[in-house]
Amino acid sequence: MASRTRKTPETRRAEITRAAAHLISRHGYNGISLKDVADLVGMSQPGILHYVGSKEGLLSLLVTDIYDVNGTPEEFVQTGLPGSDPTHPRLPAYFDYLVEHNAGRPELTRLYTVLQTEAIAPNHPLHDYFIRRPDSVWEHYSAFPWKLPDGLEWERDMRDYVRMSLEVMDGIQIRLLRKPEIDYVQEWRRFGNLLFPSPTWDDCR
Amino acid sequence: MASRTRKTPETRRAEITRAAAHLISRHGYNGISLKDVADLVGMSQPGILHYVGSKEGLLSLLVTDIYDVNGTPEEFVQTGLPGSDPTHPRLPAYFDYLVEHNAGRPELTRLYTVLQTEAIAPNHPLHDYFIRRPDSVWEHYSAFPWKLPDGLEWERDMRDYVRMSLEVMDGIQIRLLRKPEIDYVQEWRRFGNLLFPSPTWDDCR
DNA sequence: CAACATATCTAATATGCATTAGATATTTAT
DNA sequence: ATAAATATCTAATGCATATTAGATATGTTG
Repeated sequence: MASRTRKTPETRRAEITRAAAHLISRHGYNGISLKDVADLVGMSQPGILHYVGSKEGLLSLLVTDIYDVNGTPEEFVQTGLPGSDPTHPRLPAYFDYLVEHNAGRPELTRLYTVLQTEAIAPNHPLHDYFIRRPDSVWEHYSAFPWKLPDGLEWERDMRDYVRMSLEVMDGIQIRLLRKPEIDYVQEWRRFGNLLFPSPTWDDCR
Repeated sequence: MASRTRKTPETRRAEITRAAAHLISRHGYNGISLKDVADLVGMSQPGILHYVGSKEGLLSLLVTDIYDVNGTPEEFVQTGLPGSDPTHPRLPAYFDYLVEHNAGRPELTRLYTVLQTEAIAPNHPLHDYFIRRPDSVWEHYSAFPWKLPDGLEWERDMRDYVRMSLEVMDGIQIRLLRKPEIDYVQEWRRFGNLLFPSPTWDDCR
């Protein structure tokens, strides 16, 4: 019989989210069972439920993780990186930051990509969350005083840029699912150069 | 008791693939049961199995469907469309054709996008199929005498263009999952113009 | 060291599901 | 109209799973 090891709720929760992220980012929410998570953590199925309440509760844990961790503009304007001046932050610089951020968290990025697709099912626990996402992201971004090239205005002109940039990231991330060894940052830069070309954007990148 | 209606195998198979495509393109393979398909078709679970043999057999049916239908370069060079001259086909014109083709089959396109993501799970029935896909697509394309701008060569220069184009399509298709009403063709054109810009590509689009 | 709180387990329950076996109805050909 | 072929069904099987109930062990605090 396995020796019963008891750990603090914090470490256990961390172990569980870690294991769940690993499994779900590969198999999707529908592709795993609580038993799979339990086995990977090294405890029993009800042991997991003690922490997450239900299978859906497991997802909630992950989402808050994703949400907290995802490189936000708030985070960016505090980095002091080029283009991160809080009074005139620059969108291309932020996107570079975002991509580097996600490239450094491949597991969470995988998870996000997998869940985003799985969640188009109307009965998926995260359906509403992901449906709202593009709009809420736009609103979120809109709160920042981005510096734009002369003649371009946020509300009028930047919806396309933002939407296309996020589409590109999604596309690259799909490719990343199959070939994790490809260089996300480098691939993104190719598109960044197309989307924000010289000389228009030279001062705003 | 339901009146037993008997139809020809052809129509039944068509009904089944149609129902399965509808359901799987929304819920994924792991998200549906044979019962769901059976209910939608209006027959019993074993009735479905009579035709598909097993749940995996259902997928095989769909894949051949996807495969046959997907707008290939072969198809394109027979259309007589601008840029489709079989001795000098043009890549941007083909991509436009491909996107229009897929835009006209939204259900199969959804299906493809959903399955592609779900199939990163190593134990997914379509795992190998989708892992091989990028390479086999490249080889497939390589068999055609594409007309390229001066100075560009297929093997040396076009891998990036092809890969990036397909990444963009994947990205747009993810967005399409959530907002089916957006215009795939129009969104693709924005990227096409960036990827194949004037004046370099003027004669080869 | 005693007692409490709780993390973890084993066992049980109920449900959903893919698949199989065998019966029945419907079509088609003679 | 009868018979063969087969499409379709009902019923049964067995497995995986989420969840619950109740027992037990472990850490912590006084």
